[in-house]
Amino acid sequence: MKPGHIFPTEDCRAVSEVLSRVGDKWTVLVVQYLGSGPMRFSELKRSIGGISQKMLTTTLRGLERDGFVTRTVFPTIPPRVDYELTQLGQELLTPVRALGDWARNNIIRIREARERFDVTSV
Amino acid sequence: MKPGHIFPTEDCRAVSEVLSRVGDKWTVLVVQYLGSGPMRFSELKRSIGGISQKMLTTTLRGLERDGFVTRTVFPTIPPRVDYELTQLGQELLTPVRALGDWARNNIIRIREARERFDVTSV
DNA sequence: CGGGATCCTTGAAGATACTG
DNA sequence: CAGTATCTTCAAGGATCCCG
Repeated sequence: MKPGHIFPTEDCRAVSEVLSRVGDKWTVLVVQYLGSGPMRFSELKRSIGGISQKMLTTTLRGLERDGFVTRTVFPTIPPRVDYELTQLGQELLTPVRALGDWARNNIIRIREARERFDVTSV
Repeated sequence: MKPGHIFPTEDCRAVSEVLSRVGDKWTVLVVQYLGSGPMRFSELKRSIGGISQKMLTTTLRGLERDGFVTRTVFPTIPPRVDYELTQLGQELLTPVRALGDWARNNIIRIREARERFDVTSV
């Protein structure tokens, strides 16, 4: 891969597509929670905390569409729906966790840089 | 790290902070381009293509604030400004590239899943 | 050339209410 | 319980003009 010509437009779109899913507000959180096993809707909602049911639904639909999670409906009363990572979803977890680890390890440096910047530019 | 209790709220915020920067529309692209060496404003703009100067400015300011790039002004006429990755920026490149590689390697599986989903749910 | 300032459009996200 | 439907808000992003 020669410098100055990273990835033209084909791979570029691919990265953008994945990134626009991964980069949204809740996806990573949901994937991380599902990383430890299947969970039902309300369980996810309670675990995540600040999320509205609409956003959780939307996020899960997106993940399902992209093949990252499966949705299993139990036709009981009251209804019950389980969400579980697919193989693809599990594999996604690897680079996502790498980024998450990096974030945790470097957040202090970022915050310091931010403080410096904000002070200087006043 | 015990399952069901991934990362409470402290690390969670850290990840969110980094992710909200990494996850925005242009940041990753800019970082990737700067990965092959310093570039000036107009050079970045031309390379990236679809970006407006406002968004490039905004993105670069954000990256500068977080300590990922440095901004060097040459007081010439016409003015010239170079942007370059800092050490922190270079380190960020590692997990970002991992995610980018994963995206390129799996985009087909995602697109297939998407087609299946869209067909089925009609 | 490298922006700053402004206006405008859109879509993401939240709140609320209702349903099988 | 697990959604769907609707309305509203708000900020990201784009277009345009101007300036040192």
